[in-house]
Amino acid sequence: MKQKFPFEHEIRNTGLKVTEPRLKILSVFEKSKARHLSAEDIHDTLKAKSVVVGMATIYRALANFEKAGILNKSTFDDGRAIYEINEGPHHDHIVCVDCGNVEEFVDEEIEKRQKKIANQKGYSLKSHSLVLYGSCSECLGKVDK
Amino acid sequence: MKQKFPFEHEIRNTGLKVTEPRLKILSVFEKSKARHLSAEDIHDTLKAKSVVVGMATIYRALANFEKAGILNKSTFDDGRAIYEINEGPHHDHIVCVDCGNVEEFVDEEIEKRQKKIANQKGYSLKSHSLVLYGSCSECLGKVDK
DNA sequence: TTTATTGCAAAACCTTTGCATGTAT
DNA sequence: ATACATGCAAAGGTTTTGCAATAAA
Repeated sequence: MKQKFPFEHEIRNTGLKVTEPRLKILSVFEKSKARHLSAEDIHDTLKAKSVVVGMATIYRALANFEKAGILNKSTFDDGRAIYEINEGPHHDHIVCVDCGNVEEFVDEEIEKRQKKIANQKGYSLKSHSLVLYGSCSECLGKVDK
Repeated sequence: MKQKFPFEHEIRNTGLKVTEPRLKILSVFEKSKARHLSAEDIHDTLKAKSVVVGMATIYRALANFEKAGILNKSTFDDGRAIYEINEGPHHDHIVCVDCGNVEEFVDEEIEKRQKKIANQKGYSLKSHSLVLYGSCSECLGKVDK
């Protein structure tokens, strides 16, 4: 197969087979304006381009990519689950409860204290989830609230 | 109705009617060893005492109690949603990924930095969710891992 | 060829909702 | 009496799974 996609390496390196649906799914992350995408988002985006990939395949691919470290998954309190490409430093999210917009932030001090707390409690820390919920400046400016 | 339960006041104060199912549900929190309970946990605990309350009623009651500030809800990455009595200072959770145990912790520094981050980004912070995931000391001690 | 992947439909979950019945106020 | 709460069963939304067909290695 010709080396058309930069993601081909990454998929192959994980031991997964390089398939059309998998490449299409990753291409959505590459080309999409939004960095944080749900399974549904991916399905809809592809469908808009007349690329039909079954939801089951999308869920399976996302799970595989997460396990392989290509994607990161985050779950929000409203049940939304979003994926993003795993690149750059670790970060957490701040979500607008009005418009649903997602932004990222990094705070080393919070990271440090999390590790400290886990240690104090005798836990081997595997991961964490930190999400801030609030109204973004744009939504705060609107009268109809 | 006789003043058998301390929760009667609380329910009445919220404007909700004081009903048998609601009292039973809150009594589970009062009497249960575990502080963090799912809808299912409550259902099962009551059923074990031959108190049958429909799941729909439990879900509706928990939602009402949360809105009224009697309970707090937390959602974990694995989809579990747990409720706990809203008392004492705000706290976050650390969850054992092996046995599912839930513990609480408080860290003022993290709280402060969250507010700062939200402000910097122009958000009006409404709430946050912080969950640490790891293996607890008890599970770390087991060989079969 | 051999083994993994896909797509579909069915099932599994968890949670919510409509509606008739029952209950607190 | 009146408004609210309950229970059941049905429906929702999201994610998972079994299985035969298909494609990558």
